[in-house]
Amino acid sequence: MTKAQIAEVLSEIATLLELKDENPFKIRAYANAARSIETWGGNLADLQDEESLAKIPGIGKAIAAKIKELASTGSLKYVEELRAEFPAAILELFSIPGLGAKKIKALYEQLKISSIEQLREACASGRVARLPGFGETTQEKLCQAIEQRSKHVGSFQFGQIASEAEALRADLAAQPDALDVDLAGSYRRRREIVRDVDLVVAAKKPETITQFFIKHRLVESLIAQGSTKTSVRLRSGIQCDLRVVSLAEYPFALNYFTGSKEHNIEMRSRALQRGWTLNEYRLAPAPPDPAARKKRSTVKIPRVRDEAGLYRALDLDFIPPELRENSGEFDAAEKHSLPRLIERENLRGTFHCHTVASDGHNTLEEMARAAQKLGLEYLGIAEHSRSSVQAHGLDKAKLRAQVAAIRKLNKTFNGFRLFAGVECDILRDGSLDFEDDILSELDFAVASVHSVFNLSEAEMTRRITRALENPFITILGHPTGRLLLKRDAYVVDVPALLDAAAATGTWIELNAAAKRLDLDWRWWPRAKQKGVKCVINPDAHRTERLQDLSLGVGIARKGWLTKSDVMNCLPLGKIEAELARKRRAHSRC
DNA sequence: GCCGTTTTCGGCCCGACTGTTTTCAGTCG
Repeated sequence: MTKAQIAEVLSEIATLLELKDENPFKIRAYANAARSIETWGGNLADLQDEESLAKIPGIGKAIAAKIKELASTGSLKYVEELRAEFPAAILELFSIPGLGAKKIKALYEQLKISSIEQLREACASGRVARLPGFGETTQEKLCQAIEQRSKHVGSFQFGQIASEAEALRADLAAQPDALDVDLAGSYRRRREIVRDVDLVVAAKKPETITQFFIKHRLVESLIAQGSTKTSVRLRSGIQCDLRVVSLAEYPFALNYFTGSKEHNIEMRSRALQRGWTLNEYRLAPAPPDPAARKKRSTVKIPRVRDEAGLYRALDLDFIPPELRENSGEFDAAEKHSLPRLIERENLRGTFHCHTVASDGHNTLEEMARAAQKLGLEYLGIAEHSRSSVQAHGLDKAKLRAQVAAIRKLNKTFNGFRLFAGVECDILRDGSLDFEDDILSELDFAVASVHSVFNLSEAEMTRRITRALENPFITILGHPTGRLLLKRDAYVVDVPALLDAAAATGTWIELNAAAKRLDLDWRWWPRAKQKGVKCVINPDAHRTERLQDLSLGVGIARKGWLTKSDVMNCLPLGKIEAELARKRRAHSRC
């Protein structure tokens, strides 16, 4: 049993105790212990020794004994007994926004509701509104929440399924019969939300590839199987389509299945202009059009060996998949003015990461080590500020202590640097959670909205622009606050934010966390036009999540950004100068 | 259930918001 699994059991105990209306402090003790175990640096063997266990903060005698039982036997009598008191599906009700333990308990005890489906039925029949403490509005909101949920069934965040998709690609590529393999579809275009995974394989013997595919460990069930197309459901729940074609057909199939649909329509129309038809297998001479007055001028069909060759045939530069949304890429490709898009290797460092000091799971040292391992030259630490109590926001004293720790640690590095910052809450009125005196002691500051999301557009815009006027704010964090498939962005005038960022020299974050990818790629061409600089930050709460930088790079590419548009492509020496310059330039205002 | 102590009990994070109430409970971040 891993540390994470043990932590999960402790969290489940906390939830079940909540349902039992237990002492809130006891509940919190289990929740704290779960977090404590997860962030604890020791190894699993020590978890079987109660004495060393109790030395971990947040873990006393009682919980130590339970962890020991879990670690040594793999199960825990206490949690089994708690689980037996409720139907298993009841825990899924916690995923409905607006429902907490108290309401779930009332629904269960008074209406015998213990699943989302039962809740939907009870709302539809009006029984929920008649319950004490509930009402028509609550019932209506629950209905909407359930509907919203079902609307998203079948949609996935890119980051949720990326490792599964890449594993499949790699395993197929390793097959001796596979001549070429790639992921296509919205995944290849790096859309933030994908509904399926498309794989295109070139092979001489399609049946061996198909057989390997349907027996793959990540495949949960078979949906359909034919000679060139096979559909399965993967373990994550997403549908995955495999298409096997010949080597000659491969570039056409890859292009066709990458899309977008709008991009494909333009491709086919360009082919028609040249007297050809384009489909997923080939370019062919267009059949004569009886309606056309004069015969189309036909040009000899060039030989196409790869995707770049297909674009060349249509007098276009190669269009990177991320740009294939028919939003200006054809014009640029024709005029040879497509940008040279940013690549992951261009990133030299990053900002906005958390450690155990607030709600992160790793120490400063661990985060620094992980960043160096990824080849980064610098890492900015930005813990939550005091108002974000739920995220263990730091007060002034704790922040100053962390700054001191960072300065000390920096002396031990060679060619690497930690930057001391903060993720400072933007309060309701646009004032900041920290005064200038402490902000001025830091290397940088991220300003973010974490509360009061329902202001009017004008109020929210004013609130954020006011924060950007502070010269010590370097970066606007996750500018629209959206959580993909979960929470919409708050209403805010993004162009006005871009103007404010341009005027104050504030960098706009492209938050690379899988659930955010905020600011959205659709805004970046406009930001670039206004001269606003981007900074790609993982908002990592644990070392592994530094990897999310590549998700951010995908979105930056989709937003037509180059390495000169992204501040953290600057090497250490230059970024230090830029951080200092931002403050100097605007302190004079 | 944990922790610290003026040490074996008493305190433990809190403000905003919403909807259901008619002064507050529940949820969220």
